[in-house]
Amino acid sequence: MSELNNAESAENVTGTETEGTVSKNFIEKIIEDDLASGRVDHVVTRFPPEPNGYLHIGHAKSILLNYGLAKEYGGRFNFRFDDTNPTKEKLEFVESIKSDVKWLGADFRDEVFYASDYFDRMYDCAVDLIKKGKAYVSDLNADQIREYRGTLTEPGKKDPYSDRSVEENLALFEDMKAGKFEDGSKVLRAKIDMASPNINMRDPIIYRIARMEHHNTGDKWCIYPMYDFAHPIEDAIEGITHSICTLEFEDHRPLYDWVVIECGFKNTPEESPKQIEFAKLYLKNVVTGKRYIKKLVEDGIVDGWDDPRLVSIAGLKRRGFTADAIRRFVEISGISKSNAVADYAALEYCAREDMKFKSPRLMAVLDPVKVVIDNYPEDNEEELEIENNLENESLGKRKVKFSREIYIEREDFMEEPPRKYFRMFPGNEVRLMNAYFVKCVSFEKDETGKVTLIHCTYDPESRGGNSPDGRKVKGTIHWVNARTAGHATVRLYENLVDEEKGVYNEDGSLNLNPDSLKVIEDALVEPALMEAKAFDRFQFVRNGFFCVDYKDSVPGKPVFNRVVSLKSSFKIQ
RNA sequence: UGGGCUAUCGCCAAGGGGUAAGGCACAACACUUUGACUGUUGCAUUCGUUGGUUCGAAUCCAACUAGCCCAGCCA
Repeated sequence: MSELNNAESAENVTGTETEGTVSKNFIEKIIEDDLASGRVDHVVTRFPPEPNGYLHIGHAKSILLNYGLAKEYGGRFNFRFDDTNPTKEKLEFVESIKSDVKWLGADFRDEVFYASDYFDRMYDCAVDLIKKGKAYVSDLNADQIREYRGTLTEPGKKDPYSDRSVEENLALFEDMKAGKFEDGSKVLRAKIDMASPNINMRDPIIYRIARMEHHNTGDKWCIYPMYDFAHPIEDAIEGITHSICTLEFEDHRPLYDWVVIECGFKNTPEESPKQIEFAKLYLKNVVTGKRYIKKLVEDGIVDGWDDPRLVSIAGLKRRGFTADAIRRFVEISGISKSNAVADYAALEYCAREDMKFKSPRLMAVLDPVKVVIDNYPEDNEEELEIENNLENESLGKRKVKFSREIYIEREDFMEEPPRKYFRMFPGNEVRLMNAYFVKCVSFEKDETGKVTLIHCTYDPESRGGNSPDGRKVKGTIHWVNARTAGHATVRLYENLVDEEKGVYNEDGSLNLNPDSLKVIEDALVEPALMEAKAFDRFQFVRNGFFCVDYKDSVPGKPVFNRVVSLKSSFKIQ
């Protein structure tokens, strides 16, 4: 089967990269203006995740945006862990994030930056701030800090410790670093403006005490910088020109600029790394909340963080989505500042587009019912040569055995067909794909009324699927040879949550769809499929695109995950 | 109620004074050895609302309305 999938590397089979003319997004315009005005002469972007969880489709947007921009403008893309809070971070996450970013195709030259590598520089910056009288050590506790901060509508109050002398602050901060104070007993605050209408500017905390083993720096530090202080420094150190983040950081931009300038990296905001905010990518009726997914995993409702129903990068990958499909999806979703909720259908569209030419099209019967071709010689067996993908010759051909007994899809037969049903029913002639015309002559049912066997006759003249007398047949159905078919597990997915009623119940719990996973233990597949390897992708004709599960497949019993079904305009009248 | 941001088709999203791009979804027809793909066609007299400026406004001005974000020693 590896041969079948080889052609996956035959890129651009159609020779037309149909990217279309996509208009520039607002960030591209900012960058081009900056380049044109000479504010910058090169571009450096970054993706700075905190290693506190797994990446999901929303992160893919940020990764691909930042990487794409760097690539588009011949610049540089830095992959950096924003690991300034060891209480939430784990090595496990840095590993999974690394592999996800790599898989998505954002090339970071195997060079990983860590905010924690800059802790010494950050400490020095804080000391400088103290020396300039722009930072002070406060003994207020968390509750008091909140109280003094004021509210959205009332200004904050002056911190009683804000007038300590530079010398005292210097000594105190050094003692904080030396571990002389308990966690939470003191903080370092930037002295800005307790009355600012922007709460972020009301003497923000820039260092806190937290005795925690850090995955990178171990127990070297017991004080850690806060995001608002650390991030601009990280960007400035790396020479980031455009610091792209999400909308909720808009209010932090003045503080970002303040830190860059007060710490002496630049003289004006114009010269500083420019923080630009864009809207996150949300998918309709999809669960991304960490605590919800954690509970689903704990409750055994999903099979870990890479369950194929999840939109974690690992889940999408396991389901069978390609990085190209995800890239395309992010691309067509666009970049803007308005909160957007994309349709899952758009992701599905991208998956189909990506696989339709690249994947071999084979036959698999998910819900089999046996068919006997009465007039086909009992012991005869013949070999049909079938094109693997009619729209991509480079995928080659395969040989498929045909004999007297076959299986077809149960839903492709009806005893009493409704109008416009042109599959198999008594007296109707249909085409067995790539094989013969067959006509149903009779069928058998068990006591429950379930069809157990269908009798057909075939037209020996119609080998390959065409009749020499030019007679047409309206229906073409897929089949599998009873003698040679392999047994496989097939998993069909639906949305994890109920699409009609929305994601959450009134009590805040998830409104789960009980049918989100359907496991077919005994699907019958063409023998070629039995040799499929992990992550091989196929179109099962008329059933959709499937990908070999890398975890649960075993030799002799592959597991196929349905990535996406085929579109269908067929409705029973 | 202070500050910040956003509002163009069911969903994304261009357009920034000259008379509404594109994609997804949807619908119809054609083609079809996948009810798929492909092709053709149809899908906003209207741009959150109301006024104003102008020969002309989605674009400029004013007022309003709605939604999102901010009061972690999280990021």
